[in-house]
Amino acid sequence: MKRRPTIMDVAARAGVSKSTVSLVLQGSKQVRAETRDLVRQAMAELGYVYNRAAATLRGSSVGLVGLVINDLRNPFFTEFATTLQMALAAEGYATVISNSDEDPALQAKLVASMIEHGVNAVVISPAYGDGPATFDQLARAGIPVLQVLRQIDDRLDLFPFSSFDYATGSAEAARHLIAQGARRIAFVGGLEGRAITLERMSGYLAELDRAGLPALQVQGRATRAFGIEMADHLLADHPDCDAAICFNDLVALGLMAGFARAGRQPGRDFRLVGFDDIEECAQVWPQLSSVSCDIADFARETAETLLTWMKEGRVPAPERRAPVHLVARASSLGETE
Amino acid sequence: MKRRPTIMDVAARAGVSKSTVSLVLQGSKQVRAETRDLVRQAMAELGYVYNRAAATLRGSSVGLVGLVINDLRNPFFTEFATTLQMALAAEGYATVISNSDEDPALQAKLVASMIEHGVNAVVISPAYGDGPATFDQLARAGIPVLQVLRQIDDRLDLFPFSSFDYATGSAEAARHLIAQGARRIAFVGGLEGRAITLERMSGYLAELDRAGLPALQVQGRATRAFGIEMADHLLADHPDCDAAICFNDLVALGLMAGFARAGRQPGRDFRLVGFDDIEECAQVWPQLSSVSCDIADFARETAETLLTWMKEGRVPAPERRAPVHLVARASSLGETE
DNA sequence: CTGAAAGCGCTTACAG
DNA sequence: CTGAAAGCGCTTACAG
Repeated sequence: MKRRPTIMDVAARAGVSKSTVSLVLQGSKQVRAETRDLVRQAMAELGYVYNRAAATLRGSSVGLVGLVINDLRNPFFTEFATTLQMALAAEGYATVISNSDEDPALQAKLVASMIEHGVNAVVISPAYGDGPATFDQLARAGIPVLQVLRQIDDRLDLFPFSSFDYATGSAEAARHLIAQGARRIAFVGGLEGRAITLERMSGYLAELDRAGLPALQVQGRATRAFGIEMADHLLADHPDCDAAICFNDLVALGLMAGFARAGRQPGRDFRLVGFDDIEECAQVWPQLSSVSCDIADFARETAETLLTWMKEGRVPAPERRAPVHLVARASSLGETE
Repeated sequence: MKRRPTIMDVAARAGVSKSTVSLVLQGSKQVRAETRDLVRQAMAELGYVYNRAAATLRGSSVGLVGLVINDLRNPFFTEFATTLQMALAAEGYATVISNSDEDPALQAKLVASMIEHGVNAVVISPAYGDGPATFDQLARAGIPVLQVLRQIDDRLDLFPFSSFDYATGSAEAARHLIAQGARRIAFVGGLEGRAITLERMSGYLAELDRAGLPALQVQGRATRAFGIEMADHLLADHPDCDAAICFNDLVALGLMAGFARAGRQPGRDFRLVGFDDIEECAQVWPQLSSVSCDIADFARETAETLLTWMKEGRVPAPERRAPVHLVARASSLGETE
């Protein structure tokens, strides 16, 4: 664990001044190719490691983007995080991924730590219930911050928001189920009163209203476990229920498991649509219909928006909605095979 | 985006010297409580943000741990990453999570970036096929490095390895299936020739040999998609196959989906055991038996081992194997409710 | 194209 | 308990 070599050591070895070494590090073209190679070789020989802390201190950018996710275990968010990280890596930015686990206090700490580390920007899918602790810190830091997938803070000029056009998606799902002959369609999952639940439900409510059908809302956590529970609930208390749109795919997959246990099969006895279209939808049987939110694409667009903001100072529009579309599969079509 | 206040500004405002401010920052108890509060208040008023780059440069630890995961989309690894991050956060360390996506070149870049950022330690579940590019960098950096779940580099003195006792797990699974009456047991998934595949298979091979039963190996990627494919393959080419141990739960879940499509149900027509015991095993129907590798626990132990190494300089044993145990559920027990 | 010098914001002995 | 001073390893004008 001896002292790491510095640019001074490299300079001495290569027989140049430390400025020259620094210029080589910056990839400056004012340095002659031979000199550059000489310096590079000296670095290799010494096992030189660039000290970013020193560079940062002197004023250069850290090349770091912070990503804060409310639930990294959910495959939808995992896909977002990994795709975003790869897109930013392609442009030379390192991404620090972190999981707030729906805990606003932990989230505030994570953000504080990121700011101390000098991240150049933050992308956050926030936990609920924080109050302003997290966002006030971000505002003070004066760096680009993108609010994605959940809008918690109203200052959209400071924290532009982007998400999917969920309302249109659930309307499409509802029309599809009605067209398939469903008459008693439930909406299952999503915590009460939250903006995202309201959005994902709004298209459903509007379409049922238009068709003169009664709505049936069963709200709760967005997990497989909740879906499993609700299968029993629907079977026992709403035997006439013949279809469901779920808040997300995890709930729908749970519902499927619960139904299977009771001997009912989506597609044959029941029509089911999820939300997000995670990879697993096409990998279960029967395959699960879902409102596709192309999260990888969304992550790439988020990366692009952020890079433009960071590098050219162009602030994004306060709100953006990515299109969604229904992917109808066996679970809602009634053809099992 | 004006200049951030520094400890000099805080010192001026609080009417003390900058050393005093620094001592407050360190939580030193040589500063009088009143002085400390004065300084704290000045910080709050100015919106002071600690500049870690400066502190790091001067020699203090960054308080950063790098985590490199070969496939962050796999829920087994996601669980590991999030649990480790939370365990380290509890001790004041920030964790940067990154996904190498099984790409050794990307992995080498991620590690380089982490080292430049001055991480205090690295935990890595490595991608295959790197050669020494990644580990040589880590060796030069001279920081604690833990190799987990996959052993790629042989220098266990430099990169202590910890994983699960897979061999015992698959032996237990095989004995269980034999006891349940299975006579033609396949091992499905896991890429050929890889250490982890061999380990997970070894107990199975030994037990089948002991019982005088023939082995049936079907190797391939550790994904749901592969499991789905292999369901058709087993049904068509090995109709006598009455049970399977899968390389991991994803393969087993894929196999279940493939069997369901063909009208066969694990537990009734077929006995199935997965590996890892991810949360989903208890949330599908029929519930999936699995060799439980308590990954959250493993993550917490990893955090502890690493903290001891970082803080007390105690190098861990070159190899550690966490115990595993079979969780028998409906998919191998033959009781479908 | 290259060298000498200042300074980024902290921490750390060292005096007082 | 507090203050003055040096220095961490870079980058950035500025001369040459």
